Amino acid sequence: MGRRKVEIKRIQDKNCRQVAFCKRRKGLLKKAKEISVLCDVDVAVVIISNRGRLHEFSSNNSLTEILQRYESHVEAEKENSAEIQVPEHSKYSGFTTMGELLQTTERQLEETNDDGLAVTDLIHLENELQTALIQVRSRKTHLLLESAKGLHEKEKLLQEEKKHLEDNIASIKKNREVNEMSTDFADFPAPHIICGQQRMTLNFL
Amino acid sequence: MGRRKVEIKRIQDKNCRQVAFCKRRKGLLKKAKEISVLCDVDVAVVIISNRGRLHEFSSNNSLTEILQRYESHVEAEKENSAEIQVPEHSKYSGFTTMGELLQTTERQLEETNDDGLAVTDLIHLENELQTALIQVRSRKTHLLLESAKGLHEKEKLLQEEKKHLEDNIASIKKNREVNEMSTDFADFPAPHIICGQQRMTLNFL
DNA sequence: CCGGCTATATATAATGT
DNA sequence: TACATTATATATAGCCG
Repeated sequence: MGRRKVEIKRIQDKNCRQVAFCKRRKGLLKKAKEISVLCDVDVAVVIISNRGRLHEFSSNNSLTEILQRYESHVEAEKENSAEIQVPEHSKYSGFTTMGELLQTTERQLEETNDDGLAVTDLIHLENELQTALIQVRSRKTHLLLESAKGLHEKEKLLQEEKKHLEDNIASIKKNREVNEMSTDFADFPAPHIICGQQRMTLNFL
Repeated sequence: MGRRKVEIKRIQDKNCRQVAFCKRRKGLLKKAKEISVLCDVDVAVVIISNRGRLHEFSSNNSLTEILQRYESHVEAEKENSAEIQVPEHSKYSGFTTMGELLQTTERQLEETNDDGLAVTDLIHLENELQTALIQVRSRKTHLLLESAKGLHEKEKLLQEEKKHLEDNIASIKKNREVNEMSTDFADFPAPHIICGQQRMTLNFL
């Protein structure tokens, strides 16, 4: 898909790998969005780079919900094939990363051994962390509030709809009562009125 | 990407949508596999078709593990494992967690610190601030998720209630229709037709 | 409904800035 | 370093059997 064909195996050059990751990540997330819209399906994509950074897409905005549905699927299949699941996830699962971290740390210490550059860099690092924390928190809050807002609106709509349906039932029942009491149908409720009421109800769709 | 450009919106024709789903699903899973191999990252893709069928890809064999890592990213339940995204441009963006980053920071400070404790104290303060932030965020996230969950349940309940009311209306209408037909009012402006239309309309509720 | 075909739209590897 | 461009590889929409 580029100037030349590339084999599908780990890209050796670190820089190329990172660039490819950025491009393909963008592409993958775009495709996920497209299929979710075009085909009206729920899609969740989670990407965790080897440096531990998270990227995600989910078609509705609650990835958790999709994952719960996934879990229920898995549970259902588990019942068929009674496999014993060994909990892979332990507090030691990040051991390799820790090793890398120590290596990186040592390297940085060697490089900045003589002057006070390390401290300056680390203070800068602190600032970046703070900013990142604020940004991430803000964004998540925003998303959750949006979601909650949407649900509140939905609830309100449904409440109104319910009320109209109840009114509808009440009036129908009342009309029927009147009908049954009269021997001639002279005062049969004009059907167009009922129609009107129901159209009103339909406005809430 | 085909004979003609297609807008990214729900495909109306059911058959076309299903065909597109099959093709694009295959493509999406292939791309997920490619990026995971080429760029050496963990990728999880979950697709749930609107017919409830599940399709998935995960780079390592345990999607559950990736999802757990995702959970730990999002929920940040444990203070020490709170994983926060670091800005892409940072030269320190090689660390898995904010906690690890801060640990590293502290270690580097200790090992390079010849002149006073001010910076160390400040870093410690940063740490405390961050711990507080993480705790508050975690609790807020929890509360919001709880709230959203409750609203979802409320919505479901209302939907069911609505359905009952609709059924109620339908049966009332039907009964009245039967009554009217048995009373032999041939010249009355055929109410049953109107009723029929109304039932039809109500199906869309 | 499925799988293959082909023209075309997209994605992206390499390159340029 | 990152972003824009370009040439090419891929993905896929509409068809056909």
